[in-house]
Amino acid sequence: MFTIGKASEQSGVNIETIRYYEREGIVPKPGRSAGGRRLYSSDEIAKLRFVRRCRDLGFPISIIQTFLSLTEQSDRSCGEVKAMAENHLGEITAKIENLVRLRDALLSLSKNCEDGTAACPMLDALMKDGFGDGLQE
Amino acid sequence: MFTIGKASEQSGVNIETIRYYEREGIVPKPGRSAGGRRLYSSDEIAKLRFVRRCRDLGFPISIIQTFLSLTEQSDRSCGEVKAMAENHLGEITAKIENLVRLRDALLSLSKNCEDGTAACPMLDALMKDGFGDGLQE
DNA sequence: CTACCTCCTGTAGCCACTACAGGAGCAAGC
DNA sequence: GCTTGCTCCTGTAGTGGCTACAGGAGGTAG
Repeated sequence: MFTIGKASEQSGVNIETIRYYEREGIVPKPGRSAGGRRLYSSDEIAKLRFVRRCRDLGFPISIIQTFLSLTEQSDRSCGEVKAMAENHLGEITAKIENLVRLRDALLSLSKNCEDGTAACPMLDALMKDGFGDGLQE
Repeated sequence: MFTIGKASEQSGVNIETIRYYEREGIVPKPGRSAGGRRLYSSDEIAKLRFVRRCRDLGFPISIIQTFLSLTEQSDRSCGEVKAMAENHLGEITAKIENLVRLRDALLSLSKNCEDGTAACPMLDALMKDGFGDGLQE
């Protein structure tokens, strides 16, 4: 059994975040030592690592909770997982496309902006009518 | 002069968000009508639109505030603006790269995941040791 | 004069943490 | 046994950038 510091090291989840996950019921409450300290088994640490990996993949906590409950079942409802993963993939792709458009807009704005110019063409363009509407979302 | 609803329409900033910007001191407090309603000039609406455009470009509010104060000055410190824009560009590019790596990781995970399979290989991979560490940030 | 719309203030919620404050457990060295 | 210093505990508040009420008042069209 490991204290929260070791569990944090092994799972890659911040100590404060582990306690947060426990408070929110995202992971089950671990046992305690005589002195009141949390004690984690290897299985519980594996669960924390699982949560971190899903989080690193950009899944929201609500989805991760569903994943966790699916891993508890013997039949792991692969179809459901695949559907959620593909939905998430779509969101990531959309985000990338948005960011690329955003980067291009910003590039074309700042291109005309030379050091030392008194009136900044970028700020001017943002102040004037007719530029850059319809970029968001 | 326009009420907050018209200002919202013309600037593309949500009414609640306009009041929020005012509370936070991001835009100056507008005048009021006899009945206590906010009244916006075209200039104030232009400022709101400027904030929205910067926000659409993904700039954080703190940077937008700097931009706003720079637009107040006659010499618009173009070098400063360019530096902040380029810094922001770097952040956007990093975000895109991260998302692309994330998308690829998710793709390779879900590829093996066929509908109807009992034990989901994606969940398995996330549970096991040795996968997907070092993806985040 | 009534119905309805827009506006007002103030507060709380969202997500996923992060950062304290103020105290207690615990191991190693003297 | 005592000190030092690390890790841990609880509880609360803050982050960013809004968004969503609740409960009431101003203003307008018919």
